[in-house]
Amino acid sequence: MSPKRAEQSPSGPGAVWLRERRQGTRTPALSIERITAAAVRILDEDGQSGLSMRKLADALGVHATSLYWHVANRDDLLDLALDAVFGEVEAPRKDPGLWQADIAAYMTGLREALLRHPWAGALASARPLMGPHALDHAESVQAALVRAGFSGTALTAAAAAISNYVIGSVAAEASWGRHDQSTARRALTDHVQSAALRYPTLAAHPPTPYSDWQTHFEHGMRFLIAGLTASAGTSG
Amino acid sequence: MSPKRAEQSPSGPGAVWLRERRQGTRTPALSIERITAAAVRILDEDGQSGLSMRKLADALGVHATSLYWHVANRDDLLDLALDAVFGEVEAPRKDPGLWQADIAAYMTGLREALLRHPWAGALASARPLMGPHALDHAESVQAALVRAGFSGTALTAAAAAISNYVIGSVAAEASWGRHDQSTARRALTDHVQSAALRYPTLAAHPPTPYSDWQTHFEHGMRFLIAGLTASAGTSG
DNA sequence: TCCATTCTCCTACACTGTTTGATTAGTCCT
DNA sequence: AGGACTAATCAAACAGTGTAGGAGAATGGA
Repeated sequence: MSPKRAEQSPSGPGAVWLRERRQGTRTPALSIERITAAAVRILDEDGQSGLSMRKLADALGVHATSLYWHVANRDDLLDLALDAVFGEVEAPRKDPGLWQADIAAYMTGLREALLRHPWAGALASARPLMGPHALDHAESVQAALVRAGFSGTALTAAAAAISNYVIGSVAAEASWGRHDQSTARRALTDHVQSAALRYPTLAAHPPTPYSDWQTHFEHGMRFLIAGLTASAGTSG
Repeated sequence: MSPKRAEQSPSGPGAVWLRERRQGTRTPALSIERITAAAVRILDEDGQSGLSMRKLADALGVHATSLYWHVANRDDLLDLALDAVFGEVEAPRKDPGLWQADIAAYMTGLREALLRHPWAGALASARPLMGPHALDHAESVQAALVRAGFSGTALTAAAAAISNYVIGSVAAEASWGRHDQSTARRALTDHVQSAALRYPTLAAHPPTPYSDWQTHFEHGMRFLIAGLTASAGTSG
């Protein structure tokens, strides 16, 4: 890795999508779309650390350095791939219903899309979300919240809470799922049981099977939406 | 003579803390504590990608491969450093008060500790939390929730929601904070404004300054706790 | 003393992201 | 038609990465 590279900093004046797209007359072998699609495929198969410029270039029948014409660096690649996942979420209908239902539908839809790509949760936690699809999400969520009566700081806070909860949950679920369940987790629960003095509550109330992530997610989602409902309209 | 200690190499099944600690008679130059402390220091200074085995070894006055006696790989290092950050959170008092207040205090305390180390949020999202300090947290949170009347699935879900919300928020805040505010973010808001047709709500309700993360966090926290309060005791 | 064990060091490998400059291939202007 | 221009790809090289395998030194017990 090159020395002194600022951590995760886009090299241009902004994110990938805000930079002018390089295109000319010649029909190119590469395009941002093809690159993004291939990156997603590799990420799905080999995970975040399995995506290298050379491997990606190979998959595209091209040499590694050619990618740098379309993309500033590896981080750009990750941004593009992540926003592509956001693009998988079905757009909320323009004909909106009860705002609580819309929010809930959005949250479960986003969760499912992110879970389809196990690398996406950690990435969404680690990088700011400013791709076009992510902005579409923000737009529709805020629209629903405005309908609910939110405004000002409470509006921003509510939108952030929704997004953060979903992404945090998915990241946690994916990170646990990446680990071997039969060994690591068993070792952990055994440890908790044998240290019941230190963890009395954990030992007395063993967590319901972690495999039931969806139930937990929906539970927490209901907690959050209930809280939002209680303070809708009373904001400033 | 080939050493037959291959079976007790630190790359056993499970997380670092569950593996037997290698220690002998000789007073070692290295220890997990020293390694962890140095790792945290480097992470604080140079971020996650700035922590390399060689740099860490240098900081400890030792050669890179020596680290592998105490630690299986780089991921172990990150796990240790992350749990050290969790250890910075002041333990909730044993003499508990209103459970809502205890939960709120825990959440803000955890947030502050994680924010002190900008790399921690992304890491906590990406890796399962099973270090001793993380377990201490889980224990005290669940204890408060049990007092509140939660049990079974709702208990697990509530604990997960709390943790996921805090970690998700901190990760988002840290990821935005890592980026240059005066260029990238301005480019983004300009983009939203110029595309007001596509983002009518975002353009009409521009987010309150992102710099006010704490207010947003506390807002969302109140949403969540309100929701928890509403369904406390009504669980199965 | 000898041995066994714990720990540190040395060498080496395959691989990484990225920079610099050369080389192609197509379009536009004359 | 022939240059000029430029977009796009390629080639070579650099500095650095995580980590495996084994050699060597330091210590304690027998």
